[in-house]
Amino acid sequence: MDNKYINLLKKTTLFNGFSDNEIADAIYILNGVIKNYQKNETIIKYYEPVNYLSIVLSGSITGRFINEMYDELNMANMGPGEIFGESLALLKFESPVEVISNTNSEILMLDINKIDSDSLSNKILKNLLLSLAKKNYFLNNKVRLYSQKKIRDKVRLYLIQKSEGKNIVNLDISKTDLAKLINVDRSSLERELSKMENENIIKFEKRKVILLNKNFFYIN
Amino acid sequence: MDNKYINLLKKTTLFNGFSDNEIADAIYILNGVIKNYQKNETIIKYYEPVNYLSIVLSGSITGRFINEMYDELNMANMGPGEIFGESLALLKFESPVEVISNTNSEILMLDINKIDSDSLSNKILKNLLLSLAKKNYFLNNKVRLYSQKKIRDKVRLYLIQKSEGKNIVNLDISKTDLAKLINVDRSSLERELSKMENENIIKFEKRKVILLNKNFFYIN
DNA sequence: GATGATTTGTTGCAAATGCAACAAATTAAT
DNA sequence: ATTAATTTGTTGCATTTGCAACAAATCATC
Repeated sequence: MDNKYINLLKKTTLFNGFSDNEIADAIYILNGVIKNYQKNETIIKYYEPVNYLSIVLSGSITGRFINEMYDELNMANMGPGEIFGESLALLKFESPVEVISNTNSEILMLDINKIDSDSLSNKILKNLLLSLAKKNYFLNNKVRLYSQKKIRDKVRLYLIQKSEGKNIVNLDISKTDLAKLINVDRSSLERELSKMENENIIKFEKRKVILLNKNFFYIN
Repeated sequence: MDNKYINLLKKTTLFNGFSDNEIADAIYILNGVIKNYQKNETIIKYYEPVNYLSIVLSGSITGRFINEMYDELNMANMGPGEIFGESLALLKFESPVEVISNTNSEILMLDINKIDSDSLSNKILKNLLLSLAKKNYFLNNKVRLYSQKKIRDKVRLYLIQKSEGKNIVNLDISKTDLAKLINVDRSSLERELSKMENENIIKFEKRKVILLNKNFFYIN
């Protein structure tokens, strides 16, 4: 295992609180392997069994459902330090999502089922549990977001979730991607955002959104 | 801790593979307490910190979001043996959902943060991890279901998920509840189901659905 | 700085859905 | 067996959204 990524790995939820040696040991125990992927290459295929917990070391990846109609629906983009595939690897299930490399990327793959009952394993378990709990929380938020029927309500909830009480939200992504993220048609989103600007609820400055109507966003 | 529920607990994901003594020990380590709730009583309040992993011993509960408009949206019903609150307890987060007792119920509450590094704790961790992984899988399915834009597609996906390849699906729930579950207006659901019956895609017999058009459901 | 690719903004139109209201049917409770 | 409560089925109408198409603006690359 290359030393190059130790500092990155220290920041992951999986190896939070680990020393350099513990990380090296953990990777050894879990049969760690680094794989390289090209831009647009498939990392996990739809319906294929998932055997490894994966950590993005460099580049970025996208997990997406392909529903029966072959609409593509973006789920989540992940970058360096982020973890995926752990649930499916634990359950030994087939993948309901397809994972694709957005850029050239390096992925560390760990055989999570090699976890035993020594103290290092126990430490890994605890971190993994926290990581899964966070993902669970994220998914719950996603369900909540998707459960909104109107675009305006989705936008509101998304902005509230991102704002953390502040009245400026940096979207980080294009409106095109925002539309995918909240699962609505782009032009319909633009239409609704225009309306909301006209009604002085929000104001766009490039990719920043200023929340003007505090009432609407339940601020204070 | 009463002996009455040992057999139920053995069947839970949390205590899978545990002996009677191990369960008793685990409950002791985790400061287990049984609480009784009345019908319609709130078990976890919206926005309140969650401190315990909870297991339904008797009765049933519902977890639901209350969105800003106070539409109620049913999330999941849980009965004896099912576990909830574990993610939030681990993360020490406030609850984004409200959990209510549907009937009179008994709930076992465990302080999950008492988990240490002894071998019993290790066993609990592993089971908890699997349990969370399953929940994750469930949530992913939910997101997938909600991401369908048309009622017909939601119905299709829901029936595919429930059918497990068979061509008869027992809904178990009323259409009213189905509408809540897939997050659409009831009358709109009825309208769409009627259309689907007219087009010989499905046929209702009480709460059973017969999948007539195999093509539509990707059977074989 | 020119060229190509991507994103943004807008609009007309059709389709899908929510909402409201009500009657009929079914189920549960006394 | 009667009454009350819940579920089902249906419909008209307004609203919302998706879809398609296109021009303008912005960004990226050479």
